[in-house]
Amino acid sequence: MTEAKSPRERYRMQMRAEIKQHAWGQIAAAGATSLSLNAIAKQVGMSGPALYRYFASRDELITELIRDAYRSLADTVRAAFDAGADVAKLAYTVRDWALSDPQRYFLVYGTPVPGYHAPADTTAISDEIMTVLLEAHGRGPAAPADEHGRRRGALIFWTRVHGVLSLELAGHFAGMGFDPAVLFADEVDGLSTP
Amino acid sequence: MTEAKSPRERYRMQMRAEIKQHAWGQIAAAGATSLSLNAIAKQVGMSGPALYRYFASRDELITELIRDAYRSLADTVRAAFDAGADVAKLAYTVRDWALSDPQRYFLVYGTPVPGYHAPADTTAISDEIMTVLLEAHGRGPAAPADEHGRRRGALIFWTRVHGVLSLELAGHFAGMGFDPAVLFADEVDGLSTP
DNA sequence: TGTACATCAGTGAACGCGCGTTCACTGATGTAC
DNA sequence: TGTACATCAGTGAACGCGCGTTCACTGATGTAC
Repeated sequence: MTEAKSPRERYRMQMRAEIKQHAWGQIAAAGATSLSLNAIAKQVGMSGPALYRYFASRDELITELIRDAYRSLADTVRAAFDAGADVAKLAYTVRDWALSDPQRYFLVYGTPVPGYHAPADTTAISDEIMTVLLEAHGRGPAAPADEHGRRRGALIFWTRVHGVLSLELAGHFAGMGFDPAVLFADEVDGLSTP
Repeated sequence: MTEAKSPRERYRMQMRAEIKQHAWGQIAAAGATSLSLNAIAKQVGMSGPALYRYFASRDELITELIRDAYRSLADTVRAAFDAGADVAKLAYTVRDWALSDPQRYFLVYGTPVPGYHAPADTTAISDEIMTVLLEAHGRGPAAPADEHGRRRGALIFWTRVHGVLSLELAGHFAGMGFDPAVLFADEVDGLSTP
């Protein structure tokens, strides 16, 4: 139940969303490091300084994008699990999410910027994702009985999915003469019985 | 057998090496995207334009760093294999190489820059690495007899090692209360019998 | 061994650019009586 | 319903900065006779 918003506040949120949308467009086109406030302003149709009505700084905007990316993945994975997805199906869910916007995936799981530390709430969302993975590894016939086994399963799931996925998204399989989807399927098949 | 070099040429190569060394220092400190020619020049003790005696542009310098990184990894892996390393030992070799300079690892296997395409010779070095992995998967008691099986083994080796390694280097295991080295060992143990 | 010339490393000034961010201000929209 | 005031979105000018890169030039080092 969202509370009633004044027209001004509604407009404000709409504007923030539009700015973010163009930010994502720029990230998709040239990566997160070359994201420019002035360029976004031009796309939105405002002058540069006007953006400061909506975001305190470039860093705050990027941090919010990272938060949204985590949020989106967590919600996607949670929804799939709640709909009954097993471990393999979850892997494909993550893959679809990543393929739909590779640079968003890399914003979260890509090259870290030395010195940058994610705010506490994003690590909380990251924990949410881990929780779903843990629950998924406690379900089904081959599920380990002990907590330790489930935890190991969830971690291995995570690292294997990330490994094959990030290499694919980064183009490292290009020209090697096989379908990345098949390799992914191979790897996912081994997940239920590691 | 390296051919004789004139003093000038020797000095030139020495200077190029020194420039690269400072470039790596900057990359380690702040990532590859914030690498600045002028800043390097200052560290080397020259004016900015002087660098253009040694590298035609910033892009050429970065491309050469990428080439060197690939070269270094390929040589390291090849040396380990020639010294008799099995698949598990190769995994640890890659890990040591990555840990010794995480940003160098990410320069090669990290977030891709949209639109950037690696020159042909770096993909050739990448093939060298793959070749060593293939040979390693043709050796030992558990080695698959057929080419297809070896190829799959080598690919899975690559994606799994990269998966656990890149998440560790990016700090995604921080605060999760376990030793990344143990998780790596877990994953490596499963490699010989996938 | 000495001289004349070519090669090349490095400098300082300059260009043009885009960046993030601040500031004082205008004008429209909402609120209170 | 109308008026007085407060709130807030957006503008344009400006600041300071660092970037990659070019250019004409100086001075040292190497080469040829």
